Amino acid sequence: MNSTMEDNFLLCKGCSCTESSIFNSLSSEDLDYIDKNKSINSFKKGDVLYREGNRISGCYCVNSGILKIYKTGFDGKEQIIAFAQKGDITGYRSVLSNEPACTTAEVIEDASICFIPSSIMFSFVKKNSDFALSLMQLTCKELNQANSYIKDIAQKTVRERLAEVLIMLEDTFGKDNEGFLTISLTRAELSNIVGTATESVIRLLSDLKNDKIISISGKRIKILNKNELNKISNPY
Amino acid sequence: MNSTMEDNFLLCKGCSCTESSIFNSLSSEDLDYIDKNKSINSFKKGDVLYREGNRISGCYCVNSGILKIYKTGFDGKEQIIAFAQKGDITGYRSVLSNEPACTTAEVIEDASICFIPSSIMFSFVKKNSDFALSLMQLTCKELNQANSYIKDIAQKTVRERLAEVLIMLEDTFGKDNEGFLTISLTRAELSNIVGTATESVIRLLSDLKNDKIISISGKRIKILNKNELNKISNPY
DNA sequence: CGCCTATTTGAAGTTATTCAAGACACGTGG
DNA sequence: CCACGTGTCTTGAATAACTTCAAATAGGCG
Repeated sequence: MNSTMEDNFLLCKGCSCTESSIFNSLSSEDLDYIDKNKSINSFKKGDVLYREGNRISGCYCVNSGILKIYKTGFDGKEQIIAFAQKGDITGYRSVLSNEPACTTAEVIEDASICFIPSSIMFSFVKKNSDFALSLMQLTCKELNQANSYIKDIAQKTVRERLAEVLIMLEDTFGKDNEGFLTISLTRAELSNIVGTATESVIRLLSDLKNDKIISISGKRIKILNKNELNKISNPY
Repeated sequence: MNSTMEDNFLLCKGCSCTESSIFNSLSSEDLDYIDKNKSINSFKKGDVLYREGNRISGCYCVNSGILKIYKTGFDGKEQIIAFAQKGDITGYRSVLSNEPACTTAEVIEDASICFIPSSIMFSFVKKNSDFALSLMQLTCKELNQANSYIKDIAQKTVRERLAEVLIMLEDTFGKDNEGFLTISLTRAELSNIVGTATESVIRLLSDLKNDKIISISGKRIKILNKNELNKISNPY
């Protein structure tokens, strides 16, 4: 799959690069309409699309790059709730509910992102019930994931959750040709997903390395024994 | 507000007992249509409406009584995700996504509950965009709550979460004329909300009692100093 | 090279869990 | 009415898991 300029244009036109994209339920004319009303912007690592508590006037569709979506606790510690990559949409919750953003969206890998104004989202929800249903199903899916994660964070040990997160990162973002996780996260970010202290993540990664379950090269991580990692994550 | 038979009928007709009910966006005819197609059933404490992993053919609207909604972890430990009381609707996620239930719904206070078949939900989503939007907003709200709870469970101590849960229980279910929490939960259930061991909840409740922040009479709990409880829950 | 930040390690301390045992409450049957 | 059983609640003690603080090391970048 060779990405050309044209591909990128088509991709962004409806952000319909994945089968699960909610924009798949829109007609070609609808997509054209979005295309005329959206804007495309480039963002650099560290840029913030929207911050928790701020009002936003539309939602964002990721064309390329990666975002981290997080909530901020007291003393500023962030809890990463989700990531958004190519084809994912974010900010729609605040748009639909007309409420301030409940999370912060920050770029962790340089990104190209479409902005779709609220009015368009609302008009499509109103006139296209399939689109509305897709959007609902997307929300439901995220809700299920959130609930599962509540259970895991409440019941699993840090070690178990770390194993789970590593698997999720490989499944979601893939690995490069050397087998290392594609996504590049700091230890602090990793700890902000798992919900623990940075030092704990470091120690546990080190343990996993000693057990030959992963290998570490600088900040890059390679999963050597996914099966074992799965067992750690799900110790039935 | 004196509840009469007629009130109860009207209540259940559209389950529109709360301002936030999604059924408020339906017309009188639509409500009539639901009324003809729904069924009303009584349930006893301990009854299970649906179990995690099972397919369900409609959603449930609580007329009276209380449900606990939970996920089950390995070794069978349950994590309570939410409660449903008068006016709340549950099971709609599985209906909309046409997937097996991702939680179990169990009665913890004798309940009267309407069952609304999937087909009706879908037909209203299709033909009434306001209804669809209401449903989406409800899902979004639950998603926000779930994300907040992930943050809390990851970052707060058990003591802080217990304080938070006690406040939530009073705010959600109210207190009786003596000031005790209306909802009756076992210590085990309390621990399954907070996400900790039963013994930990017992010890921390005992601490709160010694600090005169709550009082305990058997399994009944009274919040004496809500302000202080809030401070514990939010130690900025 | 030098600075800054991220990572790693150690040691001490805290928090929470686990296991075991006993107390209490409630309902049932004698 | 009491004895009994069952389940919930409580307490104690030992242990395990995790955090915190401090300090050292390694990497990246101007």
